[in-house]
Amino acid sequence: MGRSPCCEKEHTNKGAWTKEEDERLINHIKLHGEGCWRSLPKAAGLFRCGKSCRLRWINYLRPDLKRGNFSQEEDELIINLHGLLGNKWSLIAGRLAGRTDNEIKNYWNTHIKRKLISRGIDPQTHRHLNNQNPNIVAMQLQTLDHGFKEEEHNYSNCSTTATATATAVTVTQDFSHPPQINLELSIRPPHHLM
DNA sequence: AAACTCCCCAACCGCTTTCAT
DNA sequence: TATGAAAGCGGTTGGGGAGTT
Repeated sequence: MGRSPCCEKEHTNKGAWTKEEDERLINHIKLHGEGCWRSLPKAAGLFRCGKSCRLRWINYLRPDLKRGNFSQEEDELIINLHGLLGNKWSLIAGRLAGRTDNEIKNYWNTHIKRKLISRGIDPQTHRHLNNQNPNIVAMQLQTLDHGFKEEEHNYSNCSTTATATATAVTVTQDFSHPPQINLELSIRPPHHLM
Protein backbone atom coordinates (compact mmCIF):
# COMPACT_ATOMS: atom_id res chain seq x y z
CA MET A 1 0.00 0.00 0.00
CA GLY A 2 1.13 3.54 -0.67
CA ARG A 3 4.71 4.61 -1.12
CA SER A 4 7.76 3.72 0.91
CA PRO A 5 8.97 6.15 3.64
CA CYS A 6 10.82 9.28 2.47
CA CYS A 7 13.85 9.37 4.79
CA GLU A 8 15.35 8.11 8.03
CA LYS A 9 14.63 10.99 10.38
CA GLU A 10 17.20 9.92 12.98
CA HIS A 11 20.10 10.37 10.52
CA THR A 12 19.21 13.76 9.10
CA ASN A 13 20.84 17.13 9.77
CA LYS A 14 18.77 20.14 10.74
CA GLY A 15 19.33 23.87 10.93
CA ALA A 16 21.42 26.11 8.70
CA TRP A 17 22.94 24.61 5.57
CA THR A 18 26.72 24.54 5.19
CA LYS A 19 28.56 25.65 2.06
CA GLU A 20 29.51 22.05 1.38
CA GLU A 21 25.90 20.88 1.59
CA ASP A 22 24.85 23.67 -0.79
CA GLU A 23 27.54 22.65 -3.28
CA ARG A 24 26.52 19.00 -3.10
CA LEU A 25 22.89 19.88 -3.75
CA ILE A 26 23.70 22.27 -6.61
CA ASN A 27 26.05 19.78 -8.27
CA HIS A 28 23.54 16.96 -7.99
CA ILE A 29 20.70 19.01 -9.50
CA LYS A 30 22.99 20.30 -12.26
CA LEU A 31 23.77 16.70 -13.21
CA HIS A 32 20.39 15.01 -12.66
CA GLY A 33 17.74 17.73 -12.52
CA GLU A 34 15.22 18.28 -9.72
CA GLY A 35 13.52 14.91 -10.16
CA CYS A 36 12.50 12.94 -7.05
CA TRP A 37 13.13 14.77 -3.75
CA ARG A 38 12.71 11.57 -1.76
CA SER A 39 15.72 9.87 -3.29
CA LEU A 40 17.79 13.02 -3.85
CA PRO A 41 19.52 13.33 -0.42
CA LYS A 42 20.97 9.82 -0.57
CA ALA A 43 21.97 10.16 -4.21
CA ALA A 44 23.63 13.53 -3.52
CA GLY A 45 25.37 12.32 -0.36
CA LEU A 46 23.38 14.64 1.91
CA PHE A 47 22.16 13.85 5.43
CA ARG A 48 19.01 15.90 4.96
CA CYS A 49 15.41 14.95 4.31
CA GLY A 50 14.05 15.52 0.81
CA LYS A 51 11.71 18.18 2.06
CA SER A 52 14.62 20.23 3.42
CA CYS A 53 16.55 19.83 0.12
CA ARG A 54 13.54 20.97 -1.89
CA LEU A 55 13.09 24.06 0.29
CA ARG A 56 16.79 24.95 0.18
CA TRP A 57 16.85 24.68 -3.62
CA ILE A 58 13.58 26.51 -4.28
CA ASN A 59 14.10 29.32 -1.78
CA TYR A 60 17.83 29.92 -1.94
CA LEU A 61 19.93 28.02 -4.48
CA ARG A 62 17.91 28.14 -7.70
CA PRO A 63 19.94 30.07 -10.31
CA ASP A 64 16.95 32.04 -11.60
CA LEU A 65 16.27 33.74 -8.26
CA LYS A 66 16.35 37.52 -8.39
CA ARG A 67 17.14 38.28 -4.71
CA GLY A 68 17.86 41.81 -3.51
CA ASN A 69 15.39 44.57 -2.72
CA PHE A 70 11.85 44.60 -4.06
CA SER A 71 11.08 47.40 -6.51
CA GLN A 72 8.15 49.80 -6.11
CA GLU A 73 6.43 48.00 -9.01
CA GLU A 74 6.85 44.64 -7.27
CA ASP A 75 5.49 46.12 -4.03
CA GLU A 76 2.34 47.34 -5.72
CA LEU A 77 1.90 44.12 -7.68
CA ILE A 78 2.13 42.08 -4.47
CA ILE A 79 -0.41 44.32 -2.77
CA ASN A 80 -2.81 44.07 -5.70
CA LEU A 81 -2.45 40.30 -6.03
CA HIS A 82 -2.86 39.83 -2.28
CA GLY A 83 -6.09 41.82 -2.48
CA LEU A 84 -7.36 39.34 -5.05
CA LEU A 85 -5.86 36.08 -3.84
CA GLY A 86 -5.26 36.52 -0.10
CA ASN A 87 -2.36 34.62 1.50
CA LYS A 88 -1.84 32.41 -1.56
CA TRP A 89 1.89 33.08 -1.59
CA SER A 90 2.75 30.50 -4.22
CA LEU A 91 0.17 31.93 -6.64
CA ILE A 92 1.50 35.44 -5.98
CA ALA A 93 5.08 34.24 -6.46
CA GLY A 94 4.06 32.73 -9.77
CA ARG A 95 3.35 36.26 -11.02
CA LEU A 96 6.73 37.68 -9.92
CA ALA A 97 9.66 36.30 -11.89
CA GLY A 98 12.61 35.32 -9.71
CA ARG A 99 10.75 35.60 -6.40
CA THR A 100 9.77 32.73 -4.11
CA ASP A 101 6.64 32.24 -2.05
CA ASN A 102 8.73 32.28 1.14
CA GLU A 103 10.45 35.51 0.15
CA ILE A 104 7.16 37.23 -0.66
CA LYS A 105 5.57 35.95 2.54
CA ASN A 106 8.48 37.29 4.61
CA TYR A 107 8.45 40.59 2.74
CA TRP A 108 4.71 40.93 3.26
CA ASN A 109 4.97 40.29 7.00
CA THR A 110 7.96 42.59 7.58
CA HIS A 111 7.36 45.49 5.16
CA ILE A 112 4.09 45.61 3.27
CA LYS A 113 1.81 45.09 6.26
CA ARG A 114 3.28 48.17 7.89
CA LYS A 115 3.14 50.11 4.65
CA LEU A 116 -0.57 49.40 4.22
CA ILE A 117 -1.38 50.24 7.84
CA SER A 118 0.43 53.57 7.42
CA ARG A 119 -1.84 54.20 4.42
CA GLY A 120 -4.87 53.45 6.62
CA ILE A 121 -5.57 50.13 4.92
CA ASP A 122 -6.24 46.84 6.69
CA PRO A 123 -3.59 44.42 5.31
CA GLN A 124 -5.87 41.40 5.54
CA THR A 125 -9.07 42.82 4.05
CA HIS A 126 -7.54 45.64 1.96
CA ARG A 127 -10.33 47.89 3.19
CA HIS A 128 -9.92 51.31 4.74
CA LEU A 129 -9.52 50.89 8.49
CA ASN A 130 -12.20 53.56 9.12
CA ASN A 131 -14.66 52.24 6.53
CA GLN A 132 -15.16 48.51 7.10
CA ASN A 133 -17.82 46.79 4.97
CA PRO A 134 -17.88 43.00 5.33
CA ASN A 135 -20.05 42.51 2.21
CA ILE A 136 -17.62 43.97 -0.29
CA VAL A 137 -14.42 42.54 -1.63
CA ALA A 138 -12.51 45.74 -2.23
CA MET A 139 -9.01 46.44 -3.43
CA GLN A 140 -7.25 49.73 -2.94
CA LEU A 141 -4.94 50.78 -5.74
CA GLN A 142 -2.52 53.69 -5.62
CA THR A 143 -2.70 54.41 -9.33
CA LEU A 144 -4.55 53.31 -12.46
CA ASP A 145 -1.36 51.88 -13.95
CA HIS A 146 -1.50 48.30 -12.77
CA GLY A 147 -3.48 46.57 -15.45
CA PHE A 148 -7.04 46.64 -14.15
CA LYS A 149 -8.46 48.60 -17.07
CA GLU A 150 -10.30 45.61 -18.48
CA GLU A 151 -13.39 44.15 -16.83
CA GLU A 152 -12.22 40.59 -16.39
CA HIS A 153 -8.90 38.99 -15.48
CA ASN A 154 -7.85 35.40 -15.03
CA TYR A 155 -5.47 34.37 -12.28
CA SER A 156 -4.07 30.96 -12.80
CA ASN A 157 -1.24 28.53 -12.27
CA CYS A 158 -0.89 25.09 -13.82
CA SER A 159 -3.86 23.59 -11.97
CA THR A 160 -6.34 26.34 -11.07
CA THR A 161 -7.98 29.31 -12.74
CA ALA A 162 -10.08 31.88 -10.90
CA THR A 163 -11.88 34.76 -12.55
CA ALA A 164 -12.21 38.21 -11.02
CA THR A 165 -14.85 40.52 -12.46
CA ALA A 166 -14.85 44.21 -11.63
CA THR A 167 -18.34 45.18 -10.44
CA ALA A 168 -17.67 48.77 -9.40
CA VAL A 169 -14.89 51.28 -9.43
CA THR A 170 -14.82 54.37 -7.22
CA VAL A 171 -12.25 57.12 -6.97
CA THR A 172 -11.71 59.24 -3.86
CA GLN A 173 -9.28 62.06 -3.31
CA ASP A 174 -8.64 64.43 -0.43
CA PHE A 175 -5.94 66.41 -2.32
CA SER A 176 -3.31 65.79 0.38
CA HIS A 177 -2.75 62.29 -1.01
CA PRO A 178 -2.70 60.68 -4.46
CA PRO A 179 -6.14 59.66 -5.81
CA GLN A 180 -7.41 56.43 -4.20
CA ILE A 181 -8.92 53.87 -6.55
CA ASN A 182 -11.33 51.32 -5.01
CA LEU A 183 -12.11 48.33 -7.19
CA GLU A 184 -14.90 45.99 -6.08
CA LEU A 185 -14.45 42.48 -7.40
CA SER A 186 -16.59 39.42 -7.74
CA ILE A 187 -14.39 36.31 -7.54
CA ARG A 188 -15.58 33.22 -9.47
CA PRO A 189 -13.85 29.97 -8.43
CA PRO A 190 -12.32 27.54 -10.94
CA HIS A 191 -14.89 25.50 -12.94
CA HIS A 192 -13.87 22.22 -11.34
CA LEU A 193 -14.64 23.66 -7.88
CA MET A 194 -18.12 24.92 -8.80
C1' DA B 1 32.43 48.35 25.12
C1' DA B 2 28.71 45.75 26.92
C1' DA B 3 23.97 44.77 27.34
C1' DC B 4 19.72 44.93 25.51
C1' DT B 5 16.04 45.24 21.96
C1' DC B 6 14.37 44.95 17.45
C1' DC B 7 14.10 43.19 12.94
C1' DC B 8 14.90 40.12 9.11
C1' DC B 9 14.75 35.88 6.88
C1' DA B 10 16.15 30.93 6.47
C1' DA B 11 14.36 26.91 7.97
C1' DC B 12 11.17 24.05 10.37
C1' DC B 13 6.40 22.30 11.50
C1' DG B 14 2.11 20.66 10.56
C1' DC B 15 -1.71 20.52 7.52
C1' DT B 16 -3.76 19.60 2.83
C1' DT B 17 -3.53 17.84 -1.72
C1' DT B 18 -1.78 14.71 -5.00
C1' DC B 19 -0.56 10.39 -6.50
C1' DA B 20 1.33 5.47 -6.43
C1' DT B 21 0.02 1.08 -5.03
C1' DT C 1 -11.85 2.50 -4.20
C1' DA C 2 -8.98 2.79 -0.08
C1' DT C 3 -4.79 3.67 1.87
C1' DG C 4 -0.76 6.07 3.09
C1' DA C 5 3.53 8.47 1.69
C1' DA C 6 5.36 12.35 -1.14
C1' DA C 7 4.91 16.86 -2.51
C1' DG C 8 3.38 21.34 -1.81
C1' DC C 9 1.86 25.08 0.92
C1' DG C 10 1.17 28.61 4.63
C1' DG C 11 2.14 29.70 9.49
C1' DT C 12 5.59 30.11 12.82
C1' DT C 13 10.06 30.15 15.07
C1' DG C 14 14.71 31.18 16.33
C1' DG C 15 19.49 32.65 15.19
C1' DG C 16 22.07 36.35 14.13
C1' DG C 17 22.99 41.00 12.59
C1' DA C 18 21.91 45.96 13.24
C1' DG C 19 20.61 49.58 15.99
C1' DT C 20 19.99 51.74 20.53
C1' DT C 21 20.85 52.72 25.32
